[in-house]
Amino acid sequence: MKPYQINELERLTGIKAHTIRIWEKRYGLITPLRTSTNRRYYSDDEVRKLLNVSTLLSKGHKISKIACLTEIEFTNELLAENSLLKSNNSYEGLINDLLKSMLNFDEQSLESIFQLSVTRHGFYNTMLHVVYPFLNKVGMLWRIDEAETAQEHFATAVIRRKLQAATEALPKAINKGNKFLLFLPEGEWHDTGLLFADYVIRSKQHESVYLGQNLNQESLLKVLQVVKPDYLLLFYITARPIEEIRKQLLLFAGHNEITVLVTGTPSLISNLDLGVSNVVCLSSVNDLFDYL
Amino acid sequence: MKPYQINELERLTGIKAHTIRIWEKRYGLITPLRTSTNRRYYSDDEVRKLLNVSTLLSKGHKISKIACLTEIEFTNELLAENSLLKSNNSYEGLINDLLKSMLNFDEQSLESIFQLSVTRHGFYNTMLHVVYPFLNKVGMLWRIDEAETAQEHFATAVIRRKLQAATEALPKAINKGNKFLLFLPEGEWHDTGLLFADYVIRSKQHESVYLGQNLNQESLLKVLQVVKPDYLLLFYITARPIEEIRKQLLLFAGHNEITVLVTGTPSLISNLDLGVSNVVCLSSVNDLFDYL
DNA sequence: CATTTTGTTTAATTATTTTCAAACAAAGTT
DNA sequence: AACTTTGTTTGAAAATAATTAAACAAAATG
Repeated sequence: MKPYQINELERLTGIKAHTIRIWEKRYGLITPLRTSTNRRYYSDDEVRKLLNVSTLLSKGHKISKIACLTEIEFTNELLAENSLLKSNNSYEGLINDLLKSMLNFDEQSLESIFQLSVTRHGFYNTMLHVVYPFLNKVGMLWRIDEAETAQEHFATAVIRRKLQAATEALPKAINKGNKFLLFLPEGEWHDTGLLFADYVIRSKQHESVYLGQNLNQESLLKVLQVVKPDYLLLFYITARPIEEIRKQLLLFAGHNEITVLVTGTPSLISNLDLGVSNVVCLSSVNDLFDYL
Repeated sequence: MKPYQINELERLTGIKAHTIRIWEKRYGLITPLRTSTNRRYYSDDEVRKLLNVSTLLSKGHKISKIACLTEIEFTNELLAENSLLKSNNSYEGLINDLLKSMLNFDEQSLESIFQLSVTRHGFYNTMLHVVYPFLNKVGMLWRIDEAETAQEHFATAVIRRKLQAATEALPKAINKGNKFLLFLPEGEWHDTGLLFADYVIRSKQHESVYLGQNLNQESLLKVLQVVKPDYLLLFYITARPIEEIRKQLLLFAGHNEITVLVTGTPSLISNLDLGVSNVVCLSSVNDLFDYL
């Protein structure tokens, strides 16, 4: 893996460069290697670690306490906060089975578990209560270095195929519902959730224009002049300044007759306080389902 | 659109920074705006322009001649080289219909044209002779500033859905063929072609492990220890030093019993001369089809 | 074979980023 | 109220990246 400079680390984690430095000095939290000319460089491991520190911070832990934890205690706190333990009844087994199949790149097994879940709980519940928690867990495993990027790619590819096939199989809308425009802003690459939203919207007989990942602002604004949707739906997952999000949402909301539905990482979207009536923060896809 | 510095422009186009400067000085080919402190910054328009210059160069045009062309002549040369005019018989009409639908974000129309083509020419021929040229044409329209990123996103999303639904509908392989590992290396984001390759491979009853876009080298190497495929299939589309590609391919090919199938931009993969027997360059998906 | 075209190399100047230490300020704790 | 924790600000030195001009060298052209 290519090494990151401190500024890239800031971009990836959303933690300011001088804060990263002072943590290093005061607590020795993350002690990066140096180039021959004394510049810090960080590996994937350190990105992971810092992301995890950031998570614990956002959950109310103090940096001084975090710094005192051993590696094992640290991981435990993290798992506790993300409540992977939250053994939500009958789904937990399926999720763990999916994990095992993923780690072995076993597509047949992955598919049959998925199929089993669909017959048992239906497609919607499978996505919401099995696949979603599964993907979260995969992300968490990556964060504690127990899973590879490739394994996540493999699993999401299968899931996406299922999702798109299911969407394709839906009866075509008879042009009665509202028109939704779905996209992820620049820098956002994980569109599996958005594909599920697309499925949900279409299943409720609404019209959907799906634009996918990493769409820049200017391009979107031009689209709005052509498409005239009733709703925008977008996610903010990746770390970035809240102010940037606020500005962008207000810009989108400025178009008459549009309602902006936004969801994503709670710390990014929960305390926006836009003071505008046509921006609605949803906390999950289930909220979207209810909203429709 | 955010402005690019000269180094980012180098990364995006594969043309060295000092070459970009000297072209500016000698021919005034691209005259970027400057910051208040005299640094060059480039917009999307200039990225496009430089990509196009690069294309003409690779087709044997001289930089001095290119510099003399008017904007219109320039576009004409470009279109001629990319032989969009190559009106390959009965497909041309369908392609243009798709374009029209895309520009209007008209999914219903896009779908019915696709369906028409499938019934007329079959799924495989539709992908190969309609969708592929269509996507090329879209890329070209973006290059000459006649299409938006969003329109391409919209069209590819529909096509990907069709592709994945078709793949999903294939009868499951009975574990008899070879095992393929499909992925795009770091920095490669356009996996529609790879999805089609996935479809082709599965349709020929081979086994496929699909890992998708932007997979880093280390991660892939770890996968190889678990998955043990007979074949690797990967694309290089985005500009990068040939030497980097060569090194990476040799690394992949170094694993015993593996055949590496590689395709992508002709200028990147045609003159690799690896001197290894287990790396095969394919010039198109049709080559893959024949190969299987 | 001389000339032109073209990209690379060199060297000096300026701008930006990283580094470190120390002071500062807001908030929570004792 | 004094102290602790925590992140930000300030300022100066070092490293990196961008700027220009001029010289260089390989390949194509005449």
